[in-house]
Amino acid sequence: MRLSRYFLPILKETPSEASIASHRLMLRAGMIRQSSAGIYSWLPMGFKVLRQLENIVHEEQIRAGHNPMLMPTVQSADLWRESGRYEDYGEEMLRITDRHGHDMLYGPTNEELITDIFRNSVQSYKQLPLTLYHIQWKFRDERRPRFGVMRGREFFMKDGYNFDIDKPAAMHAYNRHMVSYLRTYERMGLKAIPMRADSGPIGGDDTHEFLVLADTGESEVFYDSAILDLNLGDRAVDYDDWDQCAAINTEWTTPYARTDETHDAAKFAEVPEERRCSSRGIEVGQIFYFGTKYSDSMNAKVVNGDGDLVPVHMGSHGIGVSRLVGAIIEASHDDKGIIWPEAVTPFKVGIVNLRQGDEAADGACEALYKELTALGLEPLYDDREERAGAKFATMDLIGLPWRLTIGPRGLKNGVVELTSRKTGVSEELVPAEAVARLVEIYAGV
RNA sequence: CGGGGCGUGGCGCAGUCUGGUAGCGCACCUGUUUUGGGUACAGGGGGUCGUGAGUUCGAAUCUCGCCGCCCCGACCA
Repeated sequence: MRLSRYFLPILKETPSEASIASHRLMLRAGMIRQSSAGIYSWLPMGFKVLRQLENIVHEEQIRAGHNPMLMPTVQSADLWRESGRYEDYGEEMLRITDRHGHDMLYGPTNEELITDIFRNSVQSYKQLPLTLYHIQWKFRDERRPRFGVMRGREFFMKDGYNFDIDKPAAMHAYNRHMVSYLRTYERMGLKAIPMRADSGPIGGDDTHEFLVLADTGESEVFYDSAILDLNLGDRAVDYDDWDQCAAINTEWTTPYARTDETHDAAKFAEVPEERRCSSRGIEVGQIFYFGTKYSDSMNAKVVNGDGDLVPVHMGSHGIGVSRLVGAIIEASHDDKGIIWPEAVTPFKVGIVNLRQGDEAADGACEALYKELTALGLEPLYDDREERAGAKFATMDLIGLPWRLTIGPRGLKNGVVELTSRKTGVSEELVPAEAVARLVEIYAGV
């Protein structure tokens, strides 16, 4: 993409409404614009990141054997009356009346809808296990939206639901989600720690939240630093292997890690003192097992092997995709701007032409732009008639992990400069070497 | 929802107390200049001052209502 043709309305000054880093930087980098309180438009670069996160979530869900689908944003109140949550959910639910006077709502979650779909189409244990999910916009009418996309009213979220014949099978679904979520966050370049949590309004027994450590997190968290060393890496996972999934679940849930809601000071004291950590965390996902709560109230039953009609065991699982954009920035930025992890960056490399209009510089930039594009390395070429300083400041702000700097001075010696946004370290390379380095860097992403 | 604050060109703000018909910086346009970390100079375009009513010869400014947004708290993915 050529910056001269890209809609990237960057702001030199900080808009007064933004108080935390991710919100400030998303506005300044031209990723989002506020539409009303807690509701945002996603401009091209923000949208690109959002889509990439969505893709990673899809890939990992499908890898775990789950079924993608899409449910509507607007739901009928009738289903919610059936589960009893129409009254329970309270003011956070945006209620709408259609022209016929029917009570509708903008969905904050989809347990009722999915259970209705399930019960109408599944009658036998032979159709289980089943996990359905979708990635869709949700709405919760927060009393006080804040922190940009981290706590908006409208948000983009993956939510999934598993249906199993009994508790052991449902617990395997739980473990499977634990593993697939760990993988998902790892791929995004994030360290997300599963922590024992409260079940909140969704209800249920077993639940873990996934938290990204960041100073601006909304929750206080306590953990054994040993958990930071755990890594899924590229180990082979068989999602149908109950024992393996259970073992990984145990591996990650054994070290102490809890939010302030479930914190147990006595248990925490058993952790060796030098490994006892507390900080702030941003919740980016949660998994639940809630048994037959919805299948009982909504009559979602199947026939088991003995011919008995039994309620299915369910769980639900969520990843806050739009919130993740903010969380990643909170976890990865400096005073100049964003620092994107390679896996989620909107463009893989920025090309800075230091002397627009100079024949040698223009030619070298064009050639590299075309070559990188052909290799799928998605460059963003700053071809504006701007001074070097302005181009550097823009690149630093939008946070592309690598920058190719090209100007007459270097070209005289046949070199261009490749700079890491994260470390600031530059190396001078001939263009072909620079391309080879980028290919190598992105090969593993 | 309790407490506090703010709405003035795209953005950041001054002007409001003490009414006289709108200003600064950035951004934008034109020209010259400059060119490896947000160049400099000159010229230029753009605002019914959130909204409605009232007071007044005259309202960004005073009064009342309404709307919107932000911050702290309680709450929440």
